[in-house]
Amino acid sequence: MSSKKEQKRESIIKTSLELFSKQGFHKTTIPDIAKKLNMSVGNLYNYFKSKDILAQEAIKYTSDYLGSKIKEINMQNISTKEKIKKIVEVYFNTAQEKPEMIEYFLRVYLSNREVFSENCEGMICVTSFITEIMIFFDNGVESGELRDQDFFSAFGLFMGYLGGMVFLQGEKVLPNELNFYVEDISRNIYNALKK
Amino acid sequence: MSSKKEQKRESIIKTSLELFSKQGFHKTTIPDIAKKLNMSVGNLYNYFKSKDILAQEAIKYTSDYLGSKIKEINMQNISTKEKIKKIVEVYFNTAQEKPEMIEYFLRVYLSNREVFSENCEGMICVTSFITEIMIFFDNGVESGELRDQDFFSAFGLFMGYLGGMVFLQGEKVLPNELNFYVEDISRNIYNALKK
Amino acid sequence: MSSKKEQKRESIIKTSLELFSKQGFHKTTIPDIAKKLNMSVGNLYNYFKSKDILAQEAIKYTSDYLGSKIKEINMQNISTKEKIKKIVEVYFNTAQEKPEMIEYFLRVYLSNREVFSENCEGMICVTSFITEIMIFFDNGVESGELRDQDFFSAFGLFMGYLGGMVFLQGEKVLPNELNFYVEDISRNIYNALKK
Amino acid sequence: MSSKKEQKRESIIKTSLELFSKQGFHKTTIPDIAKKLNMSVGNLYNYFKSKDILAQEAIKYTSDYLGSKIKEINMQNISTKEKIKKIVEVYFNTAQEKPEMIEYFLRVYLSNREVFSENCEGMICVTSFITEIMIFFDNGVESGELRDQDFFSAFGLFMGYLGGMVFLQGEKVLPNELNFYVEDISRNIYNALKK
DNA sequence: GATGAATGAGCTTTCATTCAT
DNA sequence: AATGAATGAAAGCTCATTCAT
Repeated sequence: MSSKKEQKRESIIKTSLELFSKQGFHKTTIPDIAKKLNMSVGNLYNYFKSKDILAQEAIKYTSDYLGSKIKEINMQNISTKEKIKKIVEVYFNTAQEKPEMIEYFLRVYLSNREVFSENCEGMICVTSFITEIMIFFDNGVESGELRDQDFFSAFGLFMGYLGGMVFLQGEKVLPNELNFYVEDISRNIYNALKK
Repeated sequence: MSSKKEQKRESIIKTSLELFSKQGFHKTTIPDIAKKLNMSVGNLYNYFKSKDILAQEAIKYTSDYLGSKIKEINMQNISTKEKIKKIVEVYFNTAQEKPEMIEYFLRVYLSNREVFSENCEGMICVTSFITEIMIFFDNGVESGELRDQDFFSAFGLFMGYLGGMVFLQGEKVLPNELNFYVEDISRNIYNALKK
Repeated sequence: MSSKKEQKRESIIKTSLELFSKQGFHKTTIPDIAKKLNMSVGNLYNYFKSKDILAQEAIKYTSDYLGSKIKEINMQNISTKEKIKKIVEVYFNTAQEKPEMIEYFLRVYLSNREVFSENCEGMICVTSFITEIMIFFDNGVESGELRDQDFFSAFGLFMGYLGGMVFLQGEKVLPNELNFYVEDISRNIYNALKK
Repeated sequence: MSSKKEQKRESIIKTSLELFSKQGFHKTTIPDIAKKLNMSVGNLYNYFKSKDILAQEAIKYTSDYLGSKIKEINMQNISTKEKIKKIVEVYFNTAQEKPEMIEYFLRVYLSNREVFSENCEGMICVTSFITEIMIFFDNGVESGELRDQDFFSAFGLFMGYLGGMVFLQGEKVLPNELNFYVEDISRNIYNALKK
């Protein structure tokens, strides 16, 4: 039911996401994006009125995607330990299959503060993702599986850890594929957070 | 013993580090750096022949600084558990007192791949830091305190976690000062890595 | 009697007049005008085939409006001295109540020569206004109240003076409202032109 | 004694003045100006950091020039009536010999408010000129030759009138050269302002 | 008549780097 | 070693106008 305009909007976001991730925000030009879309520069500006806003929409898109994946896991009737493993898997699978998404988080969103300072203050453009992690954690505490500690201590561990691994892989210093580490990492996280 | 030239070189690196961290690599211009140093642009180019090379020297400088701090800890005769806490403290103290260093790692080095692809492939510009973490980990395993797992699983945890916390602080979403979390975080890391 | 098309044409002219005056010719875009009219850009081009032509129609409209006001005064059976005062009043009232008209004269017509060079050479787009001033002046000479001097010497005085005052007001340097000066100005003009 | 840089600055102002007057502010591009000066665009920006600022410097330059001309007249030991005639002559001569100056006043400064709103609020960029007119007027009142009326009523008359005449000439509607009108105009002004 | 997505040329501005002095 | 004026390519963004529907 999405209009043609809506579809085009999304295709612009996807392409930007890809190019920003691959080449960096500042090295990617609007003409680059327009060219890849077979579209004129001027017309692109009919959809997004600045490069910054385009980047902001892209992070929302990424957050929504990852958030929905974790939501699925949150809704399953399995132990917290198992959920941890599934979240790690989802994260690493995304890193492998849609690398632009995780890369966007790590290399564009986290590192170009100026770009996101206008409309994404305090992580609001990433709420959909954080909320699900929060739910996961609250559920674990409620069911008695996780220690009731400060949320940010737990969040930093979880996301810093996974982000760090993907970064190491990007630098090609990991001797094995990401999936190789799922077991170890899940256990480490569980040990860190368990009661 | 360091010649005048050597001293000037270092002051250029320090200033670049500061400006790149604060304003981002692409938003910092060579004239910016020269101006802050009361130095002409042309002369700056006598010391470093491109902006990229300057950025590369800055990451080495940062790595050396953090590496030496951890080396001090590694040489102390204390338990691995205590070492973890000290490393967390050093990291957070640096983030508070010399924010430009940690920020440089997180926001410049990690996200401007193009800039570091030439002379810093793999993570060679950051070896001095990684080596010390490696030593810390090996010692812990040797002394029987840590589980003998893949180094990168451990490294990703440690550094991703700490980086993530500093990032959260930078976004001003942390309700407390970084030091508030030292206890929790050290415990989480220890629990994750212990035998 | 005016067809629907005729009415729309006029509403387009009025809106353009307003926007060009307020924002300047070059800062006003065709989409701006269309938007204010709840009308599509494409359709606007069905009525006027270029932005320049729109500006030309707007100056004719303004000239006709002011011309008709002065015609009313010319037709009254009063002394030239009184007529001068009435003209000053009309001019200043228009500047206060329909500022877009006087502003259009001063800031759009007088200063974007390129725009009006095609179809408004000389001052033909402004004839209806000039003609009335000419009539006023001729009548005054005929009745013996005014000195018989070169028309342009008189016209420049009259219109330059009034335009200058409105400009000063626009710059907010006038300590009083325009109406405050009517007495002084009318006297000055009369003294300058009288026999 | 002016440095080479100072000389270049002035030559940029002069060329901009000329082009802005001839083609209008918006139709004149920075590359146009640079080209005429045999200079690169980038280098021009080393002298003036925006197009607007360039325009502001140009109006100051113009004001200073005309102000100094009127100052010379103010200092002469002649009647106010004679001064009026000399001011009219200076104005018309400038319009003929350095048309870019008067045109700049009329077509650029008076009509592009946005451009001058930042650093030239309330006519401050034009002070040197206004001040001299003020002195002329005060002297005339003091010596008993002029009626003591509101300064702006007098200023608007004087400058509006002269500007209006130059505008008419620019439109090529004047049947005679500007100088032809000096006698008439001076008399009109004197009659308007005299005691 | 009416729509508005699309075009593309052109604008202002920036900046790494060079080079004559 | 030191200066900083100069270059020029390229960036982000705008907008009058067209045209398929």
